[in-house]
Formats: sequence, C-alpha cells, structure tokens
Amino acid sequence: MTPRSAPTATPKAGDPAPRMRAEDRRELVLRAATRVFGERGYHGATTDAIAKAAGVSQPYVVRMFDGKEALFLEVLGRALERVSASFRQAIAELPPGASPLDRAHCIGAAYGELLSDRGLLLSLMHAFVAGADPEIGAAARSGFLQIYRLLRDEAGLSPDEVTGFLAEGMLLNTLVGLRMGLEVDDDPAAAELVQHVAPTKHALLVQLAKARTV
Amino acid sequence: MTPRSAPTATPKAGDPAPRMRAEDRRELVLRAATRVFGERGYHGATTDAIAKAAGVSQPYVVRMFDGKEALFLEVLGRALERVSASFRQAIAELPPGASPLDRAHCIGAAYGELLSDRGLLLSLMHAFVAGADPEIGAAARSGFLQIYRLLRDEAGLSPDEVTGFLAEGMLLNTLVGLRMGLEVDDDPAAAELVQHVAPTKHALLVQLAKARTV
DNA sequence: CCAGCTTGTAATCATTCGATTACCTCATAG
DNA sequence: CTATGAGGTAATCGAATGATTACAAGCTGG
Repeated sequence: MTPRSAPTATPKAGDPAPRMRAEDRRELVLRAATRVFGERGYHGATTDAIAKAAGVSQPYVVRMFDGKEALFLEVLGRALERVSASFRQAIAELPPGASPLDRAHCIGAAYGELLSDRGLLLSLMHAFVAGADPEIGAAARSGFLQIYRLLRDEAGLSPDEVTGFLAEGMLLNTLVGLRMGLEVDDDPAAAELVQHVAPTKHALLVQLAKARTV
Repeated sequence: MTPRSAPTATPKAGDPAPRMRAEDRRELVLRAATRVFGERGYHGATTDAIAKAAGVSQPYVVRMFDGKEALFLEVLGRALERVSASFRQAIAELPPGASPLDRAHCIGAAYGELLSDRGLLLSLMHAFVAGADPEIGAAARSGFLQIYRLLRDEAGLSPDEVTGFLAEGMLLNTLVGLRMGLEVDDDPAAAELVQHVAPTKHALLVQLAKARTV
C-alpha cells in the first residue's frame, strides 16, 4: 500500500501537485487538448477531460488559456504550424530535379508521419467541418488556404496537383476519424480500402483506431 | 401581401400548434435535424435548436425519436440511404459502353446534386470523424463501407478508382464544411481552389457557405 | 526569514441541455 | 354527445459543464 510516488507517468488524481514551469505545463496541456479535441471534437470535448488527460485541475486549464474556445484556437494554430513545418522540411529535402508527382509523393510521406501524432490531424478535421462557427470557421479557412498556397507556391504544384493531393489527405483523415482500422480484420472491403489509400500506413491506421485516449 | 397561409415554411414560435400526421411531422423533423446536425455536429447541435428549426417543441423531438443519439443515427441512416439511391440511379442511367472514368464522372455529378440538400453531406462528415463514439462510429464505418462496396461492385470501379472518387468527395465535403465559399470573393487562392475542385458547382458552394440555418 | 510572485487546487456558481411528467386539444367512431 | 386515442406543449428536473473566486504551497531575491 505504498501511498507515495509514481511521479513521472500517468498523473494521479486529486493529489497535491507536481511542480513545473508554466511554459512546460502549457505544452503538456496543449498536447492533451489536441488528443481530446481530436477524439471528440470541439463541442464534445470537455475542459475537464482535457485537464484529466494533462494531469491538472480543470480550472487551471480554463484560466491558462482564457477559455475553451481560445484553447481550441491555439490547438488549431499549432496543428497548422506543424503541418506547414513538416511540408516545408519535405520540400527542402527534395532532390533537385524531382517531378511534380515525385514532389507530391514525398510531401505525402511527410503528411503520413503526422498521423502518429494522435489527435493532430483529427483536430484539424474537426475544425474543417466547423466552418459555421464564427471564430473557429475563420481560423480554419485561413489555415486551409495557407496550406493550399504552400503546396502551390513553395512545392511548385499545379492547382490540379494540389487539389489531388489535398483530396487524398482528406480521405486519409476521414479513415482515421472513422477508426476504419477497427474493421480491417472483419471486413475485406475495409482492408482493401485501407490498403489502397495508405499502402505503407496500414499497420499504423489499425493501431491508431484501437488506441484509447484516457 | 396575403397574410394567410405560408403553411410550409418558417413555423411560428410558441403558438398553439399546426396539426399534422405523425409520419409527415417525422419527416419534417428529420430534415430539420439533418440541417442542424450538419451545421454544428452531433455534440454541438441541441434538440432545442432542431425543434425550433422544425417548428415543434423540444420534448416532442426527444420523445418522437427516443433521444438525441437515436435521432442522429436515423439522420445518418437516411443520409447514407439517399447517397446510395443517388449513386444507383446514376449507375442505372449510364450509357452501356461507358469507361470507368466516364462512370466515375457521372456518379460524381449525382454526388454534386446532393450538395443542394443542405446538411446531408455535412451530417455524414460529422459522423465520419466521430469514429470514437461506440454507436455512431460503428454506424458510420458500416455506412462508409457500404458506399465503398456500391462503387466497386455496382459501378464496376477498381479499388483505385473508388478511392480516387471518394477522395475527391471528401475534399468537396471539407470545402463545404469550411464554408470556403465565403472566401472566394476576397482570396484568389480560395477562388482557384473551389474552381478546381468543383468547376461546375462554384456558385452553389458560395451560396451554401452564405446560407444561415435558422 | 520573509515578502512576493508563480504554480496550482478546492469549492462553488450559473447555464445549458436532454429528458421526464403531466396535461391540453383536436379529430373521429359509436 | 362523449369516449378515446393521437398529436402536441408547458413546466420542470437533474446532471454536466465552463467559468469564477478564494485560497494553498513552493520558489527566490533581499
């Protein structure tokens, strides 16, 4: 019955407090929020669930980010930032004479890596269907267009190539959101679908689908 | 200035009651629910908003469908049904010797028509990112796979053709969800994007984006 | 040591929302 | 007429949730 310790991992409930610099704590909460928003969407996620996932109290989450909406906007901004950075890095590492198709393929690989950051792409998807919300919708549109321009101008893809790329990405995101990986063992059509959308990411999609967030 | 009638449209508030057969009322509520769920998602939509949109009282909505979740599942089922029916009709009307690309194009046109049913495709999208929910997720996965099989088996498309078709559809849905039509007047990139994703639906996307639900 | 800022929590509040209950009011059959 | 059942609402409830307030416990420089 050792009532002490367990300081590193899964944060204990109610207990006093592990101390930390505000900036680090902020990062921790943002990561937790990304996961929870990704799982349940903006309205479905509660500040309490986020707080529990981050191992802090609910009021702290609310005060630290000045409310739930501001927190979501911060999560959205971070997610867009990470996608942009990932694309830019892939572009910088492209071989000099790569064809548009090669370029799209390499950037797509970079996008695939983002899948492992649970919640990131799903938080984006939730923002993308929230266009009716004044604040979130505006931020989401702006972010989406920023990605579009990046692909067109910095990656040098034609508008048709960009839309083709984005379309594939949206389908991939949808499969993740659906947890389609849960069906691949039972339904041959699901296995075939996943195989054709993400040939190299089959296992990851299954793993993500089966993961539980807190 | 005929002050009478207008029985079909905007229902009055609080007032006694327009009478109707339960089955018709059910249809009315389902349509309203489709719009509201499409606008705000499952968690964001309230039974009260749906009731107001349908011109009935909130308890009636809840009792008629045995709760909000059952109502959403019904909306989801109807939406999938309509998509399937629309695709099947397009397939039936195909010229005999149509190439896979032609077939996909015709079915895509049918899909485009569904855009005018405000909320239908958006309710689907919201279901597609709700895979973490036990009930909704299962229904959404099943529905998505049903569409996949329809396109593969009844439309005779190859798995790659199907995924290409679905990818385009998901991007189109995302643009609708984003209300990207709001930006086409201010941002050339938005105009270009919409133009390349839905050349023939440009005006409709703008109109949908500016529409207000209730 | 202790003043003061930072990091955090417990307690609690006001709203909102889905659900329940009890009731009202038309239609129509006998 | 009136009994009966279907269509529909007003009133209200309990739980959940985002926010606020007040307070506790560490660090750190003088």
